[in-house]
Amino acid sequence: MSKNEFICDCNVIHQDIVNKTIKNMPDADIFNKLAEFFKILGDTTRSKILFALDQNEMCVCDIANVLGMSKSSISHQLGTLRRSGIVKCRKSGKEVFYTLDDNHIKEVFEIGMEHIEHKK
Amino acid sequence: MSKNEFICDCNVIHQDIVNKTIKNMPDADIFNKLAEFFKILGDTTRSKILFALDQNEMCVCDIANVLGMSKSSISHQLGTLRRSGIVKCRKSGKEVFYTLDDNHIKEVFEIGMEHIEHKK
DNA sequence: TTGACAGTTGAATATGTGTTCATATATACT
DNA sequence: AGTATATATGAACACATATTCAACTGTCAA
Repeated sequence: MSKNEFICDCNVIHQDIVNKTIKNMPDADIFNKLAEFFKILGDTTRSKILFALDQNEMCVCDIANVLGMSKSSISHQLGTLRRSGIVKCRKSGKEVFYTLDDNHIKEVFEIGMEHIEHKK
Repeated sequence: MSKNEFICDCNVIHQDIVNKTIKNMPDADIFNKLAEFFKILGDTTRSKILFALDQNEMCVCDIANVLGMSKSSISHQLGTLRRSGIVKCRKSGKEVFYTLDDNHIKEVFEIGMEHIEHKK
């Protein structure tokens, strides 16, 4: 009676590969954080914001104008990006200027672009 | 009367930067595809599947056992990954073996890991 | 051909999430 | 002080989506 019967609703086909793969899998915590990171990038509005911020430091109003969206929705998304440690901000008078706070963003975007090109 | 009044509910603060950034923004289509790609990676189950497939070609049952999940949920996710051109499959008898169909996956994962490490 | 098993798929449900709206806060200006 | 503006934020709504369940297809073996 295999231990796997309690875990999943099917028989193990290739027990050796399964065991080896299980052993190599990182902790669940790693996958949660990894998925969380990509989920942040997986939204059209946020990816536009990041692309824009990669070019210039900008305030909320600027970004809203570039994307043609409301200040409120942009501010919500910037909050999400800030809490994820992907952007940071500095206050200057009434305005709040946002910049990228992760030097991997451009890299990730480039690979994403390559994927798109490849699948075209 | 700026054109932007019709697009967004706020005044333009830095018109020059806004215009320059708008000019440099890729088409909406690009952002849709880019976000779609990252959205696929932005799920714990799918990222686990991809990590596992990066090590071995595996059938649905194998993957279900590695992740400790039902065949059905894995099959649904594999369908999503297949339709996105991220995995491909080959049939052999009753079994269907899946492999990665995008050589950028490992790269993207590594950058994601760096992000996690950096923010720790 | 009948039964067992690998895999797929559609419907249903539960949960997550993006935008809007209304409101609050903070700063600058008169 | 009072007003206007920039931004933030909570609640609500609409929509997307991950998993489960049940039913189905296709393949192998007896």
